[in-house]
Amino acid sequence: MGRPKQFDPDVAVDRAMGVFWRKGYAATTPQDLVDEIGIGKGSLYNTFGSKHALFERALARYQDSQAEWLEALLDHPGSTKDRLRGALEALVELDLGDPDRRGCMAVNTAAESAPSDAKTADTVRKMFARTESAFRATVEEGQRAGEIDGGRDAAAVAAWLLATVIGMRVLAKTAENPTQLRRVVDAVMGSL
Amino acid sequence: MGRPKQFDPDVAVDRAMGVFWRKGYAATTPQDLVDEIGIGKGSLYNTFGSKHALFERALARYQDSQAEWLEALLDHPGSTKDRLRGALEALVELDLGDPDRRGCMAVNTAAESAPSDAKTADTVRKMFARTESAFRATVEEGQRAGEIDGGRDAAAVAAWLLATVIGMRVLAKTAENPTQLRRVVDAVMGSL
DNA sequence: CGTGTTTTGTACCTGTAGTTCAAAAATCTG
DNA sequence: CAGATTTTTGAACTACAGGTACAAAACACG
Repeated sequence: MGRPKQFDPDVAVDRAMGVFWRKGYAATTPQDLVDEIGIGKGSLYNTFGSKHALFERALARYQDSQAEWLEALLDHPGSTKDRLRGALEALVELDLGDPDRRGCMAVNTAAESAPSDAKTADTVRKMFARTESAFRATVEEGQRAGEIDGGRDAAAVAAWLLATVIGMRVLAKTAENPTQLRRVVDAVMGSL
Repeated sequence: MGRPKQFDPDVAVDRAMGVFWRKGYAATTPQDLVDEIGIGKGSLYNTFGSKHALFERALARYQDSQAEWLEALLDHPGSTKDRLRGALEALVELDLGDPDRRGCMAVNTAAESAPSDAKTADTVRKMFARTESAFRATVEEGQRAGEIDGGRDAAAVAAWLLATVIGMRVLAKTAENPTQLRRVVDAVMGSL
């Protein structure tokens, strides 16, 4: 079957994800990628075809890991409000704890590439929709449990939570201390 | 005093702002800029020094125009809630009406450049702070008028409104129809 | 007008982005 | 082990990014 690959493409995608996440798409060079992955340029193009194709795989990988992470948080035991608060607080800690301040790769990609890259925009839209669904399920659960006002439109609340989370993750990229973000969490929970 | 400039630098900054806004910093080339501005490279570098310096001027110009726009909206006559709703709705219309889906330049810049460019991050941070102040003033006014629960922390509500607006402007870059964003506005107003 | 100053357009330069390719190297098949 | 097949290495290539150098052009001033 010919010479076997000397590296694991999945690991390569993972490392590429890290670079794209930190630097953004346009600012990432093939040299950055091969340096980080530890393979030659030939291998990179032989395996992935192009910078853009590798980016798409990296973005898909991000989608899987992050969505599952958030959904797991929302699936914790406890009241729905506690779970929502826990998820928001975990996000804050995650973003502020990152020395590179990468924020959310989906958000970064939406800002940078969505207007000029329809396929990528579609991927990001799906990621947002998935997060929104997770919020909506939690909100509806809270309504059934009587924790959240049943008169509110769960779809609207979910969309609003999504927007809030996206905004927080942008703010995390410039925030100098945690107070601003903690305030947002408090205000959100106070509004539910 | 030598030969006078054949173009207005302020107009040039304005056009440069449009390019950076649409394409982002890294994806914008000097050629893009001279094409859009309609001057030669010599003039561009003679006047502005570097791509990055021009970007900073463009970003500063954006700050002025957008902040004033929003502050004017919030200064309209009417109840505070009406003004807040009006401002949010105007933002939605603005973003969805833009065929290029540029979103907010400050948000885009935060996502793309903040982690790698401290000076730019600082500019964006100031822009966010200014918007947050405008929201805070409006919220406090609403509390004095009895329209908004006086027991709530105005600073927290303002931070939360800021995060929500930022999130909406990101969502606008991928949204296919207005319903998602209109829902966010409804949910926000329903939570005040 | 002649001189000095600033702008302008063009040409040019260096480095790198993004990709391709030839040849060597590693494995499988028989 | 010979040959087929595939991967790796890393040099090579084209185009352009980002910026500089410079001479000609346009103006102000005496």
